Amino acid sequence: MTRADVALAAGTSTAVVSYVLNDGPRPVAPATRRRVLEAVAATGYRPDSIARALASGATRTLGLIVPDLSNPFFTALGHSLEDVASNVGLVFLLGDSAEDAVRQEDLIQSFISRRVDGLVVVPVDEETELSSARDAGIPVVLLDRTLAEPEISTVGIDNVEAARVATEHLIGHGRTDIGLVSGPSSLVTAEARAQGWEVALRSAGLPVDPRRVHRTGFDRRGGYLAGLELFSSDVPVDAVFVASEQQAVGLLRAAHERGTRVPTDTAVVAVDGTEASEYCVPSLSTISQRFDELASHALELVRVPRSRARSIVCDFDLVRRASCGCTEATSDQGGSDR
Amino acid sequence: MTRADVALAAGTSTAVVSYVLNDGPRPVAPATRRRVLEAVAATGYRPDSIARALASGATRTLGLIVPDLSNPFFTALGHSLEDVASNVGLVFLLGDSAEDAVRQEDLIQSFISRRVDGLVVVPVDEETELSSARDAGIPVVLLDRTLAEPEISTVGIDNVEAARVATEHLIGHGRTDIGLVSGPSSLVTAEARAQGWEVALRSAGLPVDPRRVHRTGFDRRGGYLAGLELFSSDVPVDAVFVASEQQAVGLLRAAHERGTRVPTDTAVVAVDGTEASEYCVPSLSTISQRFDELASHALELVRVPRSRARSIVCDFDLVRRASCGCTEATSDQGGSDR
DNA sequence: CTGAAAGCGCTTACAG
DNA sequence: CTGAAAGCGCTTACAG
Repeated sequence: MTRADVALAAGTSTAVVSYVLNDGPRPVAPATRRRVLEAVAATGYRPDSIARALASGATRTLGLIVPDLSNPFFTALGHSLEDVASNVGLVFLLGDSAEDAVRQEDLIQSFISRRVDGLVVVPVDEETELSSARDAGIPVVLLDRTLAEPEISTVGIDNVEAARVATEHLIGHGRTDIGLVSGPSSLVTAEARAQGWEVALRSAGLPVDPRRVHRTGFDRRGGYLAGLELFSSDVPVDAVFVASEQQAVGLLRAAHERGTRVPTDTAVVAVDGTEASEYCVPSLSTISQRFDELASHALELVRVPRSRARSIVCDFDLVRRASCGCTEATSDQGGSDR
Repeated sequence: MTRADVALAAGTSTAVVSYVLNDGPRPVAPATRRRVLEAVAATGYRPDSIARALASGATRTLGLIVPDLSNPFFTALGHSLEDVASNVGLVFLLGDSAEDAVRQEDLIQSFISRRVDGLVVVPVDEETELSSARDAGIPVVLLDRTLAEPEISTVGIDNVEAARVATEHLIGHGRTDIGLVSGPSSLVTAEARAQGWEVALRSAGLPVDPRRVHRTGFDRRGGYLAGLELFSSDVPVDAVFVASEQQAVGLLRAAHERGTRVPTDTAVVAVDGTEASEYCVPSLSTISQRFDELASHALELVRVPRSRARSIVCDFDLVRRASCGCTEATSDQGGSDR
């Protein structure tokens, strides 16, 4: 079943079949169009997008590379991206770099050779090499994490500000000995969130004590280990700003094991806003990112390539739940003030 | 930069370039091979897989369709699948059907027209129509959930047995009033797990009380709502078998809100084995699925199409943690007995 | 408004 | 062991 069969059945040429199927680039007489449409229906013809891609140069396929598919934050991003993309007939090739730069490079090469129309990547580190994509003329947009190099379009939140707001909220609860759990310093996101925490403390005249700072992996285990240390340390900690939700989940577990009550003993605010935060025990107060907005902007940047790189900064929302002390832990229905 | 350029630089024909790049189907003299390899390196040539796909008929691309990308269970599956696939140079096109049959059908059509070499799908329901893929000659394998129709290859665990083992474990802890939280009856997985729960109760001579049965959505909210009802009901419940980990997370939260202590008042065992179970409060005892095994088998079935449909049943492991009473809630290090 | 034909970048019988 | 050439199923100037 190819385009030739349809043309034959419609008594026309393959060119005309293309014109009606693609709505252009040439006009087609209404009667002819109808015959073609009927022939398509009658033959059950399906266009071959591989052939189409070879001839037209566009695959209508994008590449998505995330550092870890088992991290709900990246998954939430993927969920939204897939949703927006499907609305415009675009599909994502999926890549999980496993936080490994080599693996990431392989994926990029693989996607380039598969001729993706664009690349959305959450890079594993600041050193990520994207020049091969640029050379191939493939638009790239960075999500969540950025690179040292400013030549690439970027979508994300203002991480310094997000961390500042979160920390300030803890200060508003009367907390003074506020710890920090953030990610590896190779990630600008982790750096910026650490910075925001510091800014908030300093402008409130509160101590910035390195003994309350823990930089670990951006995952549950990292947060868990940090929590164990934090909650068995001599240095008092009556609140913690945690730079990611996965880490917060681990930290909450450590608190439970150590007998530290959240928020009574130690209040917690995190960043991300995945569904997990709503069902934590206690429910997690968090800086909620607007996944759909991030996804829409990323898709827009990758679809209409600009001459110059653009950076889009999305808003975020502080969602007050139990872990900071805003709602009763046991009566909290998991709702938010969004 | 095309194959012709490389051929020119190597002083040979495009056919020979293909032969060396593909290691066949014709032999190439060592000296010629070297010249070609050098030319490839010198020109920085990258094969165009779209052209390759059109000529060869194989895209080296698979389609993956899951009902919900924000469900960590499907994500864990995706993670493993992507990993195994990448080892053999295969890539996945990603589809999130959002538990919607129409959306799922669109994805299938889209993937077929993109000429995927195979389809791995976690179907939204038993009625899922896969005939178009079969007509197109595309191998399909069902993961986790199965269909009424047995004509399609399947990979999963023995859900009746998994539920039976989990429930029996609760019985072993001396529990007698054991409730059930399972998924929608349109899913055979949910049905089978409900059945296993019943089998265990009956063979222990324990009551199968419909008032302790809750069938809800396979997500956190479903489990949460079921938990609220379960824990405020007049019917005593000293244990619950929960058919999915997402539901268990919601149920744990409901228990927390209702002041029900887990496992003291009510013991809990779930099914799935995602990383989330390890960091729950209390940590969740669960039937852990072997994601890598499931993924390997699925990939194998989809890569080497059989004449007849095959069903592969993978083993599972009962991971004993705090929620069933096996380990102390506060001293549990999140380990397992795997 | 329509059609014959070149071309997209590969693969692979076929002939040598 | 090597090469000229047909073909994969589309798109799209170009000519009419």
